[in-house]
Amino acid sequence: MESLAPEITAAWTGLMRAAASVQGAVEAALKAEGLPPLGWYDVLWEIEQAGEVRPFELEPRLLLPQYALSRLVERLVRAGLVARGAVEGDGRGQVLSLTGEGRAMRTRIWPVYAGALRSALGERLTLAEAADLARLLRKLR
Amino acid sequence: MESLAPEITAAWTGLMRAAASVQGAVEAALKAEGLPPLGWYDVLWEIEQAGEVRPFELEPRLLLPQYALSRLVERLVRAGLVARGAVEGDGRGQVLSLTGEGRAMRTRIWPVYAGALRSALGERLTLAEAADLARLLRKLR
DNA sequence: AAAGATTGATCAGTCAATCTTG
DNA sequence: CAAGATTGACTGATCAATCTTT
Repeated sequence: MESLAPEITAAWTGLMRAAASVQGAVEAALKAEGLPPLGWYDVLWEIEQAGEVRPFELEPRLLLPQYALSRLVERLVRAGLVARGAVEGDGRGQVLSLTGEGRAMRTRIWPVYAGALRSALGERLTLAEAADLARLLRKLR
Repeated sequence: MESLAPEITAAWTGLMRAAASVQGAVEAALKAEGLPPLGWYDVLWEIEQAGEVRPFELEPRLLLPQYALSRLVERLVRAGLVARGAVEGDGRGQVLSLTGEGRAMRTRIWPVYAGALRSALGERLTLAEAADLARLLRKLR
């Protein structure tokens, strides 16, 4: 049985548990306020930043495969938060933009999201520790 | 718009991306060898450690709700890796144990699992960094 | 054929309701 | 009623196949 340094296994289990715990806390906070899940926020945010975006540009930023983004956008459109438009000069594609409701929802979600991150991270780490953690995590991508 | 220290948001995005990246690498390695997903390994390992276990004892260790464990165990039983037995003195419960196939599968999975962790973590962090990372992550549970 | 995107089928996760025994 | 566990119904994720346009 090939073995692994205990520091490595501790980092591995720590990573899995911390990610589940923090993400769970954020999702729970959103749900408690009757807000949509985290994934929705990410998409709304990216579209708002860009103004108008093509779905394939979002894929690498959100780390989602094409079909997952397609279905996620479908839900956002059905919920009236995102609008799909035609693209001039390329009949295959489409362009995404936020509706007024979409902007309003993004704005409603943010304080809840930020509050949850503050409890889950901000209150448990000093800023120096958070920066250190971010530095170490960046090595794992 | 309440704001969040950039160190905190960097730690948050780092945590989500690192977890997805490392877990994705491990799952991909298992799939490439035709092996079952990570969740199966965790259950097999816990049962092997214990010899015999009651499902409700596994829940807190695996951080799974009752129904999720129930369905996961169902798949493992159907795959012939786990056996369910009756519990004497308590007709409600059951006791789980590994079959020979279950032990063999756990043994087959481990080197692939360990190898993936070595590439994803061991080759990217010194032991001191891994220990430091684990220490910081433990504060987030 | 390749790029952008969607869809059908299937499988896994989730919630509430249920069942059985204590 | 509480504890241990399962189930039905629904939602979400996944893979391969498909469709349309370039």
